[in-house]
Amino acid sequence: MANTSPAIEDYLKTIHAHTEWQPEPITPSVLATRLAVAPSSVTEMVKKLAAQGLVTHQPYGAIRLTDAGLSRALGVVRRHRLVETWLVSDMGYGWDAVHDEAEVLEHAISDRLLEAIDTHLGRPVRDPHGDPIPQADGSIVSVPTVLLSEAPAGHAGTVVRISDRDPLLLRRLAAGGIRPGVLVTLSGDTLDGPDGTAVELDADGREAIWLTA
Amino acid sequence: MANTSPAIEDYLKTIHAHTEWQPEPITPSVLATRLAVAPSSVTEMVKKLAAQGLVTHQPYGAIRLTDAGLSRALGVVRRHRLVETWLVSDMGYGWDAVHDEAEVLEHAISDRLLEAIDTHLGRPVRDPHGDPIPQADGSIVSVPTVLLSEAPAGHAGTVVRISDRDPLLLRRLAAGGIRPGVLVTLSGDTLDGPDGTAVELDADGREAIWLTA
DNA sequence: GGGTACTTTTCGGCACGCCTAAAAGCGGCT
DNA sequence: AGCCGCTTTTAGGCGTGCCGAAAAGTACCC
Repeated sequence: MANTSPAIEDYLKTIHAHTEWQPEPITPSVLATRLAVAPSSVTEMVKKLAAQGLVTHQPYGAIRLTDAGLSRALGVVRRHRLVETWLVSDMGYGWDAVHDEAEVLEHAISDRLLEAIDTHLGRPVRDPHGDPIPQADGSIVSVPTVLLSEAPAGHAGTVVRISDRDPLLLRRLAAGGIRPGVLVTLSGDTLDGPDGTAVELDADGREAIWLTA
Repeated sequence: MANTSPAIEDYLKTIHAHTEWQPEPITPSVLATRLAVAPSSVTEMVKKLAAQGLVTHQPYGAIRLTDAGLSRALGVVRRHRLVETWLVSDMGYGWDAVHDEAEVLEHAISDRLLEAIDTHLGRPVRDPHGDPIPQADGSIVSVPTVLLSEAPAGHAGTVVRISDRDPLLLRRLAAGGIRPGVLVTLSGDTLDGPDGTAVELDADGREAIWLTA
C-alpha cells in the first residue's frame, strides 16, 4: 500500500498536472506524450495504478485520480516545488533553471528532509514560478488569476504564475524582465513590463502566464 | 563510458570504503555483506564493472579499483560527504542522523548542484563525522591520526573522525559528548571526554574512532 | 594425496519499466 | 450500415539488478 517508485510518482504528478488548471481528464495518448513513453507503457502502468486504487480507468476511457492518488500526487508536487524554491533561495539557481534538478530530487528526499526544507524556507506558499506549493495537509493557498490567453486586450496585472513546461520560454521571459511579482500590461501579442521591457508571445506563450484578475 | 547507476555507484563506493583506511583489497563475500546482496549478485556486477574498466578482478580473486574506478568512487564519496555536511549545517540534522538521507541524495544531485552546495558551504574539507571530503580535483586533505584500537593506553588527542557505519554507536557517542573536535583520553576500554563524560567501547567501537596522533 | 569446509561462479528465474508490432475498439463519414 | 483512421490494448521481448540452488574452485588439514 505504501508502494511507490519514481515512475509511479511521475505518472501521478503528470496526471495531476493536466487537471490542475482545467477539468478535462487526461487520455492515455496525452499522458504518453507528456511522459515521453510509448502508449503501451501507459496502458501497463495505468493498470497497475488502478490496481493500487490510485486512479480510475476503464478500457479505452480517460484516466482520473482517486482521492488517494490525488493526495499522493500533491505530495510529489509539494516536494518538487519546495525543492525548486530551495534551489533558488539558497543555492543561487535562476528560477528558469531549477526544473530538471527538482525533477530528480523530488524522488529522493525523505519526509523528514522535506519538512526541514519547508521550515528552513519559512513555509512558503508559492514556488519561484508562482506555482502554489501544496501544504503538508494537502491544502492549497490560491489567489484569483487570469490566464493571458483569456485576458481582455489591455489587461494589466501582476504576474502570478508562469508555467515551467518550456525552458526556452522561461529564459526569454527572464531575459525580458518578466517574472512572478512584476506588473505587466497586455497589448495584443506583446506583454509590456516595467522600464519599457516587452516580450512578444505566441499562442503557447499566452497559455503559460497567469496575471492577477 | 559515462555509464552509471545508483547500483554501480554503491559498489564503487563500498569497494573504495574498504581500502580507504587499510590496504587489503576486498573480497566478493565481504562486498556482498556490506551491500546486503547475495554473493552471486556481486559476481555479476563485478564482471560488469571490470568490463567497463572500473575494477580489476580475476575469477576467485580479490577486487581492486582501477584509476578510473577510484576517481568515480571519490566522486560518489564527495557527493555523500558534502550532502551530509549540508544537512547538518543548513537543515538542522544531527551529525549522527545524516547517513541514510545522504545515501539516497548522493545519487540524485547534479554536478552543478554539487558545486553550488560546495560553494555555499565554503568548500569544507571534512564532513560532520570528520571524514575527509575529496575535493573536485580528486585530492584529499588529510591530517595524521591514530585509530583508537591502535592507540597506546592513556593516549590523549582530539577526535578527528568517527566511522558512520553503526548508527547506534553514533548515537551513544553523541549522547556521551564524544564528537569530532572534542579532546579525549583513552583509559582502558573507556574514552574520557571533557566535563567528566565517558563512554565505554567494545572492540568494534575502538575500530571506529580516530584521534590526532 | 585426498577429503572437507568454505568461497565464488554459473544457471535459471523474477520484478520493474520500458519497447515494437500487431490486434482490438471507437467514432466519424459516406 | 460499412469503412477508415486514430487510439488503446495485447503480446512478446529486452536491460537492469536482484535472488536461490547447484556446480566449480580454493585452501587447509590429516
